[in-house]
Amino acid sequence: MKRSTPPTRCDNARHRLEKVDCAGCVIRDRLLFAGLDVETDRLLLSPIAHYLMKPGAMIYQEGHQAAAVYSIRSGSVKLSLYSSDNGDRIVRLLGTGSAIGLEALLEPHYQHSAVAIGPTNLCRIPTNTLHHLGKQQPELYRRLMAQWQEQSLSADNHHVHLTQGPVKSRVINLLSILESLQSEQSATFYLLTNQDCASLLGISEESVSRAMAELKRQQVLRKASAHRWKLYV
Amino acid sequence: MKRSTPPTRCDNARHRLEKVDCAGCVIRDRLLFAGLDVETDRLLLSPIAHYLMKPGAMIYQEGHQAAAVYSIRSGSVKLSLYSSDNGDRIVRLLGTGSAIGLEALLEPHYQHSAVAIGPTNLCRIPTNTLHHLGKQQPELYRRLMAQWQEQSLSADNHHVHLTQGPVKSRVINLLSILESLQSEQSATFYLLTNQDCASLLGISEESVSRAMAELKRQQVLRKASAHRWKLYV
DNA sequence: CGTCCGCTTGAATAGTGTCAAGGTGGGTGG
DNA sequence: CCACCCACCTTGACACTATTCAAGCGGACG
Repeated sequence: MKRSTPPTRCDNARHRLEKVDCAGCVIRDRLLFAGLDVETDRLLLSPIAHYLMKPGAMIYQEGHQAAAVYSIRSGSVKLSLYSSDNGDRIVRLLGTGSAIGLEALLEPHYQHSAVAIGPTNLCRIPTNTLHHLGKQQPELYRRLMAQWQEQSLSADNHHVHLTQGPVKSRVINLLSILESLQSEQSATFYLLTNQDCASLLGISEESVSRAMAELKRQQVLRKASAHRWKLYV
Repeated sequence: MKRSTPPTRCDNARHRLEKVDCAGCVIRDRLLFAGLDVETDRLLLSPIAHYLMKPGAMIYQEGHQAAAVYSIRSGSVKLSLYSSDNGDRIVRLLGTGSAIGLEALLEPHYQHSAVAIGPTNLCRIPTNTLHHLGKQQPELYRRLMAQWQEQSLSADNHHVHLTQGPVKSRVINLLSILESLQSEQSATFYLLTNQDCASLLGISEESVSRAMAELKRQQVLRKASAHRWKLYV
């Protein structure tokens, strides 16, 4: 079954900010350029754009031309893979500090679709810029490899905690992952749709709903504000 | 539950071959050094050892000092992650052409345990060698990144096909993955233990046994030789 | 104000997990 | 060389969990 509603188009939900100041970025030490000599590379960095994505906004789409890597300044993102039998299936969740779309450095097309979960703040870095920077500062390659490494490991950990055991514990594990990815505003977080949870956990949508319902009844999961939830261990 | 039998110790089951000739390697174009100027680097490459691992032999262990990357010349390898609640859980399967233990380039300890599934033929490449080579031939970095990229994607695909749907189809998907990883000798392959399959698929060992039994009854899975099996779609 | 999408809930059913009891084969030590 | 042992696999019966199908609800948005 295909997803009935396509995710919001990029253009509708992305908002470009005019002021970009990588050197002064608050979380620079967690991002791709951490520790690199950015000051001397203002010209190179100028093509970097800074976007605010609304929840549900698509960042890039599987199979489309890949000309940029994105670095998440805040918020969280889901990566999904299309398979003919199942439609889109979420394969990874990423948060602040992660770089997404790294395949743009190696291949012509994106291999996942990336969609913002909550409001998400990110930088778009054209691959050209990265290639140039890389020639001047090979340390960048190490950082890129570290990104892949870190993401593989977190994917493995998700696999371990989300794909085994009874539904209820999988759902709790998923919620704590969401909490940790978005841990900026007092541990509140945006939820995925039940459909998305089901796809991640490999279970049915109704089972997710039932598990969530029980967690709410037990007050383990409570609404913190309009779209934000909080977990009480 | 902890695995009761520790995997065979390295020393018992690994056999070092004396003759190493990377330049003449039959599958050089699928391995890490493909296309690199290896001829002029004989000195650098000399520390590369070549091993034959018996089925079940441990290649490296999670948490141990990481001083080398391994490149799989033939055979297949399982990577597992330890978690306190479950003991070892398999998170990835890799075959000919893949490089394992890449984390050695970035971190002091291995993050997985790696165990040979069938007889496995591999090269051990000290990280020093890679770092030196990398300085001279930055193309190597691209290859390394491509390895990570490729492995992430295959991990994602495994996740999609092994963690959803009824047990029987998951088992079949797992078998075809094993088949494709070891596709050298007329599409026959070594099986994982039921325990390992169960851990990969997130189901119980008995369910694996039952599914396998049915596949054998239906002649979808047949024994080809002592330890080798073959799949008849 | 109405429609649509996603969420919730129920009841019946099929699928899995669990527990328990044997079977099998390879490896070890007497 | 044989017998034992241990790990691994198999099978059955049963309880229980999760899926499925179906109906109704609620909020978001035009």
